Formats: sequence, structure tokens, C-alpha cells
Amino acid sequence: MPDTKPVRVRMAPSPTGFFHVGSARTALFNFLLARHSGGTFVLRVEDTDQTRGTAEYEQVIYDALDWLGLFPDEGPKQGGGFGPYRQSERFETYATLAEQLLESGKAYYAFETSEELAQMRADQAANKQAPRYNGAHRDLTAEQIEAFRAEGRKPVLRLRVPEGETRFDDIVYGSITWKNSEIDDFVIAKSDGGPTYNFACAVDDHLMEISHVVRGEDGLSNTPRQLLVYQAFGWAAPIFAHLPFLLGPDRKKLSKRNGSVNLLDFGTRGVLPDAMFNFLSLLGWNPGKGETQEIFTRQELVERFTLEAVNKAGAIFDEERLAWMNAQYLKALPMEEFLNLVRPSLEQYDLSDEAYAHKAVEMTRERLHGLPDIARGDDAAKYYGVANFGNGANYFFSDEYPMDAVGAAKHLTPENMALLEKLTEKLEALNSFDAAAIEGAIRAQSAESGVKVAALVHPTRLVVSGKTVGPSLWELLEVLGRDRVLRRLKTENIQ
RNA sequence: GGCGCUAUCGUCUAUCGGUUAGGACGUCGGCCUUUCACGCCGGUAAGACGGGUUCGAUUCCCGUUAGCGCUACCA
Repeated sequence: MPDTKPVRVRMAPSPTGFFHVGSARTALFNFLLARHSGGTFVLRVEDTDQTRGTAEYEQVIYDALDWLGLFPDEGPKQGGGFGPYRQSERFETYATLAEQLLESGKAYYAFETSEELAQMRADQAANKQAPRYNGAHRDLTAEQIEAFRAEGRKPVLRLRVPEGETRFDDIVYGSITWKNSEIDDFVIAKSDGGPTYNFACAVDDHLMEISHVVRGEDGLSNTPRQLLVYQAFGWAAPIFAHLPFLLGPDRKKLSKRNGSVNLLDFGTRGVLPDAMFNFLSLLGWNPGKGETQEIFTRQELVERFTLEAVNKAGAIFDEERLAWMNAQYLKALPMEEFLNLVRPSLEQYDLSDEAYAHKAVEMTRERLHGLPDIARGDDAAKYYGVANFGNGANYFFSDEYPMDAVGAAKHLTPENMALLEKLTEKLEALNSFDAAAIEGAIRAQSAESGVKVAALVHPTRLVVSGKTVGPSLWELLEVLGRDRVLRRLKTENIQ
């Protein structure tokens, strides 16, 4: 590593109203690289498009980054020595620099209207030609420029792309070469004076002394254009590393059309930030060397991460695997934290008996799914996660809980109800209402009535919880306590 | 259309010319058991296709096919 320049990476989202998980993955890899190399993680807001929302949408970016735990070292909020960090506040810089290019002859005015350009492209398409700016205004004379101005036309500034080819070494994709003839004289300054993406991006990356441009695969095609801007200014280019896309189940670029893409929605659904961090880091990257470990702490990830180990092929965002991974983290979470996590879904209940609530949550937690998806049609009684934890623990806190209809039809038969009456008497007679005694009573009743233990267990569980599944029955009854159990058994709340 | 990129089990991936192609998710079967879940054990399943290079290719090269991306006064 002869390169001793300090590592400075950036995440450059545009405020669009929600934070895409793909952007989160890109931000994460930048963050990992910065922390791994003791570098700086910069947040730059690309809000040059005035037609899109900005102010309130910017907050979404902070919320998302905070949630995932990716705290920028420099950015609009935290400041830094390379600000401002909002492109909308850097227009003068772009204008000044674009002007420089105009004066040096590296850029020129072009006066075509949008309509004329659209027509030009249509003609090219009709002639099966590549739609590219034809360079008609490349060498306008001062008189011609004045004439266009007199017409009231507002010019754009186009970069005069030289002959030859542009190549660069991408850390992930290797050597990439483009013929400059494939790149037209693209616009660097719009007619309203604002910069275009490729220009602003190159200018900012240079001025902010970004050492590694780590971004999505779609940036690959834009890189030659940006390199041309560096070249026009005579600037040294940064190192590029493009990341393969995150794909939907249909193998198309992940979007709202083919899946959940809002990072914060996963949090709402009960995904732990640590789990998402771990999951995302393993999409398109892995420690290699035959490593079979799947669960890594943030620190382990920071230590092992290298751009060289990033894959080239796109990766499908598999929610099943996310669910599994989230479950791993959920199980390892200290009870106190877990309790706070599920508290919102239990808000309608009285949790003042802390010891009881603690026990109820603990018993229910062992059965939760990593990322429930009721919409998929799963049995809500079986699959629940953090977000709808209350559905799995409702019966602990209220006598009003839904009765599983299928289970009731199967187990709450007249014969079984008669058995339950006898069992209820036995339970009522118990001196100590503990698991061992309860089990003893149920087994005794089983033997006495000549039925299998299951013939008593299932109906009892149904009546006291409304569910066909749940914790060990003896322990469950002990925790629920004599009062609740007997009350429910006697009420036969089966509807 | 042009240009660019990609291609190992259904999915995420390991492999840096020689392996019974490994792990994980999912799935299937079994164990545990009062149910479900957990856990444990076991099974299933892959180098897109065709050419080269080589003693030997999943691995290197070329082509085909497929997918994706760029081709805006969006970012």
C-alpha cells in the first residue's frame, strides 16, 4: 500500500422521501471502509434537483443513518472542514468552476432547446444511430452566440470531450475502458445555471478530497464522464469501487415494485439494527478464506472488511435469511432490552406487575419469528415478531383474547369439555399451584379417565390462551396463576 | 439500437488450475416432546451453453445466451 493519503469516503444520497436499503448497504460499506482504515466518513446531500423535496426529506436520511448506527464524521449536521455539505449550498462553486472550463475552452455554450434535442434524438433513433449530442454548437462564433442570445435562448454548458479513451481501475470490477467516442459532450451546467449530477459529483469529490468513491453499480457508467471532468481540470482522480446491486426476488434491481425497500420499515417490523447491519454487510461481501461464521459483531465486520473482497454479481435481498439472522440477535438480546422493544405492542395492557410481565414476555419470546409476515398468509397465532408481539402474548394480560377457531373445533369437543370439568376440580384442590403439581394433576386425570395426556393438554391450552401453541402447559398455568386459570376454565370462554 | 457490467445449490456465498465443489438460509426427514418454536442429527440441491489454453478447468481466454446498468438541462 504505497498510497498514504488519508482515507476519506462519502455517502451521497439525494433526499427522496425514504431511505432505500440499497442506499443503506452502500452507506454501510463506506462506513466499514472508513472505520477499517481509520478514515473519515462524509455525508453529502445531493439536493441539486429543486423539483424534489428537500428540507423535511433530509431528516429521513439522518433517521435512517442513526437507526443503522452509521454516524458520519462530516456532514450538513456535524459540519467539517470541507463544507458546505449540501449541494444546494454549493451552487456558486459549481458556477465558478464551470466558468473556468468555459474560459479554458474545455467547455462551450450550446443553445439547443429541449425540444430541439428531443427531435435530434428521435431522428437518430429513426436512423438507428446512437442517441448522442451531435456537437452542432461545439464551435460557435461570438456572433452566433450573440444571435442565439438575442433570440432569448438560455445556453447550457457542455464539456468538450476529447478524442481517445478513458480508462480506470475499479477495485471491484477491475480495469474498465471506454472509448470517448461513446461519450457525447454532456451538459455540466444547466440553462438555469445549476450543475448536473456528473459535474457536481466530480467537483465535490475532488474538493472534499474523497479518496475512495464507493457507490452503486449504476455509477460505473457515469465514471468515465466524471473522469473527463477531472481531466479537464487537471485533477488527480480518486479510487473507484462500485458495488453490485441489491436485487428483488425477481432479480431486478430492488425497488418498491418488488419488495420492501424502506430501511426504516424493517425497524418497524421488528428488525434489530445490529441484525440489519450484519445482514447487509454479507450481501455482496464476505470475509472469504473459507470463513463459515455468519454472525459478526460490528467490530468484527470493521476489522475484516476490505473492498477487494466485494463481489461483482448482484445479490437478492432475501427476507427469509434476514428473518433468521434477526432471530439470532433477538434471542441474544438481554431481557430488559427485549422488554423495551416489545413494550409498544403491549401498550394496551397493564404491565404494572413487572415480575409477571417479565415472565410472560420471556416465555413468549422463545417462540417468536424473526420477521413475521402476516400478509403472506401465515397463521398469526404462530408467527409473530417484535412488531406484533402482543398477538402472541395477549392472553397473559387479558381474559379477552381471540380463540383459534380451527383448534377449538378440533379440541373443544363435548367429551373433552367434560374432562376439563374434572380436571378443573383437581386443579382447584391443589395446595400449591406450581408446575410440578399441575403436571401431576393433569397426568392423574389422564390416567383416571383413560385418555392420553394430550386430550387434556390441548383443550386446556385452548381455553386458557385461545391458542394451539405456546409454552409448556404446566409452566404456563403456573405463571398465569390459579385465579386466571380457574376463572377461564370455569367461564369456558370458547367463543 | 450502441456501449458497459455480470453469470457456483431456489437464495447468500467459499473456492484464488488438481476438492467426494464447503458453509449458511429455505426445504424435506428424524430426534427431543403436552403443542409450537428452539435445539440437535441427517437428506436434498450448483459451476448457463459452446469453443479453446493446459497433463488437468468452476477457476484463465474467446464466443453464445440470459440478466442488469448507462445512453436526460434526474440523481
